[in-house]
Amino acid sequence: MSFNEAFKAIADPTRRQILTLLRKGDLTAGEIASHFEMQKPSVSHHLKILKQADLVQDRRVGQHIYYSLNTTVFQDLMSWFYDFFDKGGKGS
Amino acid sequence: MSFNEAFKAIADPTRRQILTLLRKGDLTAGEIASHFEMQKPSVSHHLKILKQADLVQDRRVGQHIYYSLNTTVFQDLMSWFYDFFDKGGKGS
DNA sequence: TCAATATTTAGAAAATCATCTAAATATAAA
DNA sequence: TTTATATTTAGATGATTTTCTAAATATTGA
Repeated sequence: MSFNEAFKAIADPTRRQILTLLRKGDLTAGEIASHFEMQKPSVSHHLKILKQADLVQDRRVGQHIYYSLNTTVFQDLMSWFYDFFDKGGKGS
Repeated sequence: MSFNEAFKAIADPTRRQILTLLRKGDLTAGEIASHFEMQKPSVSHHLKILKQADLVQDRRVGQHIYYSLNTTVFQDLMSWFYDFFDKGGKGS
């Protein structure tokens, strides 16, 4: 169930860019929003979708909310791709 | 441009299932459609999106049109994921 | 407590998407 | 050439998605 959510989450270019930004280190919602033309509530919406897909985690530090990557789901998605090069298939 | 198209293409569960079916070997549009509840034109639509994303190829053999995987784009998508584990790498 | 800052939630509008039925196209077989 | 089969295209409809503005919530510091 979260597998499909994750695939949908990474289908959006803005959300992929957010994930890419977070590779360099954790960022607050405001710092993330500052990289985009769109309004903050729109970015907040994208962050919510990434969070629901378990691709990011958030933690509050005072007024700020920091976002960080959660790479465990990336592993799951990657193994789906792997199977296309493993000719023997899942069951062999 | 095709990179984003490919990510959008795999975001749909029906299309991922089509790709999974094609791992075992090439199939005609009709054979693919027979695996789903939805009508043939709907499956044809999904095949078109997979084709536009370069994830599959098609060739006509008489009345039938055979679909097959094109794994080169899978490689591109996979390397996007790889970069999340390679801290020094490049993003999108 | 009050004002400022950071962020999210609510609700709406426009765009995109998945699916359907009906019709069109392409090939094969009679 | 006519009929049957395989598949796609066209157009419509309902659902989902992206984005916006306005309002709400949470926290800090005066």
